[in-house]
Amino acid sequence: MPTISKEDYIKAIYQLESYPDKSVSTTDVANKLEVSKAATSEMVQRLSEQGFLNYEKYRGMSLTEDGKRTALHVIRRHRIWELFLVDVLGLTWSEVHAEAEILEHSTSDFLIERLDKYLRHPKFDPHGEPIPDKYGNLPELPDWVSLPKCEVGKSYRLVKVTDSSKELMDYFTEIGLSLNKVVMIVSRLSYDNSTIIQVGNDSFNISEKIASNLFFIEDV
Amino acid sequence: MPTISKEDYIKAIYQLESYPDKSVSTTDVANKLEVSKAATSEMVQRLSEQGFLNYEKYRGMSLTEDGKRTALHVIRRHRIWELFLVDVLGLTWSEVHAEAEILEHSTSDFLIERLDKYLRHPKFDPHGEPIPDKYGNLPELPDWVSLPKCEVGKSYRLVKVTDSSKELMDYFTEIGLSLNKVVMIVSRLSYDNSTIIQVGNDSFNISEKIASNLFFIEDV
DNA sequence: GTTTAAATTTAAGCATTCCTAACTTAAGAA
DNA sequence: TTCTTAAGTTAGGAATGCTTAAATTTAAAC
Ligand SMILES: [Mn+2]
Ligand SMILES: [Mn+2]
Ligand SMILES: [Mn+2]
Ligand SMILES: [Mn+2]
Repeated sequence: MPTISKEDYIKAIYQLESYPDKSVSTTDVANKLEVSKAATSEMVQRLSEQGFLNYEKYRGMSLTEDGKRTALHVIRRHRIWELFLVDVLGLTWSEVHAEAEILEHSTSDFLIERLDKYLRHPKFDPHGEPIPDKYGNLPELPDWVSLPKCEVGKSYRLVKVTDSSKELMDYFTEIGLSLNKVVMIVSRLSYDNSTIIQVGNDSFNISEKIASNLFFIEDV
Repeated sequence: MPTISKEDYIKAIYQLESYPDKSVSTTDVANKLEVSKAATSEMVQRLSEQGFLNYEKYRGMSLTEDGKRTALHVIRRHRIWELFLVDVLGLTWSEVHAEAEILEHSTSDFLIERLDKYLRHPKFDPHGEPIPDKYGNLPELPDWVSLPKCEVGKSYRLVKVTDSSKELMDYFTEIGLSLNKVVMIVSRLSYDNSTIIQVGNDSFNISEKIASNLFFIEDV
């Protein structure tokens, strides 16, 4: 059984691997977890010895099957807890990530299956992220597009939000964004590639950096 | 903030202190937590330096006010989780202790107050143990008697069960014992101080050791 | 093709938590 | 009161997980 730290490293590497055409570097992991590169380098070597990673010194890393399985196991617990906290306890979507970040390491398989059953085997968490099933299979995913790539003039439905910043989540709530909300792409400023969207009767200019945390599908 | 280990030591010492006329020894703590006496001795010295315990070498220990507050804080989280798991998720009273033993260290004050509110500020956990409120105050306790001290011929109502052994909890369930169940004390064998109780239509001989885990109040 | 800078690893050190083995103290028995 | 032993502490060592500083390697610039 991996420790809490190891689970967090493995999960971080899994998430970094999801970016296409880029192998995962020590620096990437160190930045994501906010630890030193030295600590990361050591941990990566340990995880590699223990069979969670393929790793060649100075060359970057990739998860083994075992590593992927472990990552999906942690992610499953994280997302089930988030959904549970929102749907049952009534926490907001901006409050749950920090709690889940801890609970994901403190939940037995037995308990997580009970939570899963209670929630009727949900497929997505409160931010629209897919929940792996107990075998590690992800549900089929809609073909989402990040906001900076949405076309001006079209309407889109919000299906996923990156949840790592509470501040950002609160901002999204404030401007009326929630999952499945339909918005209109009013325009895009070539000056800074920001996007102006209309939510209900109000319009907002969303910077490219912020916009990259919002994922939509075209509204039919 | 104490670490998980420290919280477990402090909680163990609190619970050992509840036995009257006995000061808490290194051995007591080591046995309870199933670690070596050496590890306990070291930890006790650290906790003493940090103000959680009064401690004189070779002389035993007692919690400071700070230590008691910390212990009650952990116990609150433990018992609220146990009740939540039973009342909301439908786990049995024998399944929850092990889960709570971990969750008690992974729950923010924010979350525990939400759970508490959801449960309508409960006063007792599924084993009849009192839940400290957020200020550390325990509810008023009934004057319970352990089974070996119950008088033959009288009827008693079960109000508290020691929950540390799953095996024992399952046995209690099997013979029909649950909280608030009324039982009749049929007899006591002087040979081994075991007690014969009647639960519904069945009678059972309960050894003194097992009986000391059951607490009753006289049924009026 | 060198040179240089960035990325990465190694080294040295610290804190925590545990272990076994050796030693010390306290307390009861003789 | 001395002896014996149980209880408790210290010593030495290991694993984890983190830090900063010093090497080392790679890759990009010239
Ligand atoms: Mn999350
Ligand atoms: Mn985490
Ligand atoms: Mn318990
Ligand atoms: Mn615990």
